[in-house]
Amino acid sequence: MPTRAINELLHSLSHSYKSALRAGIKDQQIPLPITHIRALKGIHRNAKCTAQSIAQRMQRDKAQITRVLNELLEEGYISKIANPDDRRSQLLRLSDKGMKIVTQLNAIEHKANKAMMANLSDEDMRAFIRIGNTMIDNIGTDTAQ
Amino acid sequence: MPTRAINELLHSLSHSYKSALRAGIKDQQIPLPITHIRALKGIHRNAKCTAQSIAQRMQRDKAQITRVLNELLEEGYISKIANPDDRRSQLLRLSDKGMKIVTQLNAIEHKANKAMMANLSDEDMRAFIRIGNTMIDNIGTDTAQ
DNA sequence: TGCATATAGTTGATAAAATCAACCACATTG
DNA sequence: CAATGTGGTTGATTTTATCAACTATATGCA
Repeated sequence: MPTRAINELLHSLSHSYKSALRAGIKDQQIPLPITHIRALKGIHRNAKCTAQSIAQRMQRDKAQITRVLNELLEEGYISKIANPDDRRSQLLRLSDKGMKIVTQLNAIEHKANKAMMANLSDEDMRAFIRIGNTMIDNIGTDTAQ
Repeated sequence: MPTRAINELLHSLSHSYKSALRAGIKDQQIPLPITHIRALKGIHRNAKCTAQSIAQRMQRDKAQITRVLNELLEEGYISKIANPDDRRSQLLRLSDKGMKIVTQLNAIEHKANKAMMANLSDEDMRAFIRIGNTMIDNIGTDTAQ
């Protein structure tokens, strides 16, 4: 069982994938750094998304997230609305402009995913996802932020 | 076929793995940042390793690599020796101190790998590696270390 | 109720990592 | 030899992330 290969694999895999996305993002002319993009995606996914939940999901310092969100806000990609359930926090929403980016991103991802999955069966893909998730759980000991 | 999950999976996976390594590195008291460590590993792997080749392999700016190497040099982890084939460049070598770190790193990786693979069958592992490698080939854009 | 403690978010200071442009020394080509 | 390319270094700067301190609100409990 090639235990040595696993780390190489993970590193190459995530690196290659990121490169592919970056390339797509570049030639789609999306003028945002990766962290911002991930934040947009996070906001899109979660209807009830707050700065805190983004920070957790991205496992980044919340101060950093505040700054990222403020930049997104200034440039009109998102808006903050009062959270009816908790007056300390605000819910994050995509603007049309933000939504447009997310749509583009989905297309880029979809394309990268498809490329990556070329000549792999559904069965293989499912296996890969299952095994990968198991691995994540195994390491599990998350140092939440 | 859950094409949506794949990107998240890759991201989480590499993030978790990195966290685990970082944790190992921390409690082994290895006093070096990740980039330096990756450079050491690169030097170890390549007998004929130069600053340039490290920069390419790690896809980082060569100025940054120069700085990393100089720090490693100052602290005695590596040495630079004249390159007989090209007097502009120098070959990089691990010192005993550097070699010791690499040995420790291998142990940490090995441990992280084992943790990650707990309760996965050999068959699953092999499948994962096979599928992952296929994916890398599919994207193909480059090789990372 | 009111106090203690926790949580969401922000800000300022700072560190760490990366990039760019300019440069030197040597290499390669013709 | 000149012209141009490449490996490496340096200084200035930008980007990204972290920590600590703080405000405002929330929550749990005596």
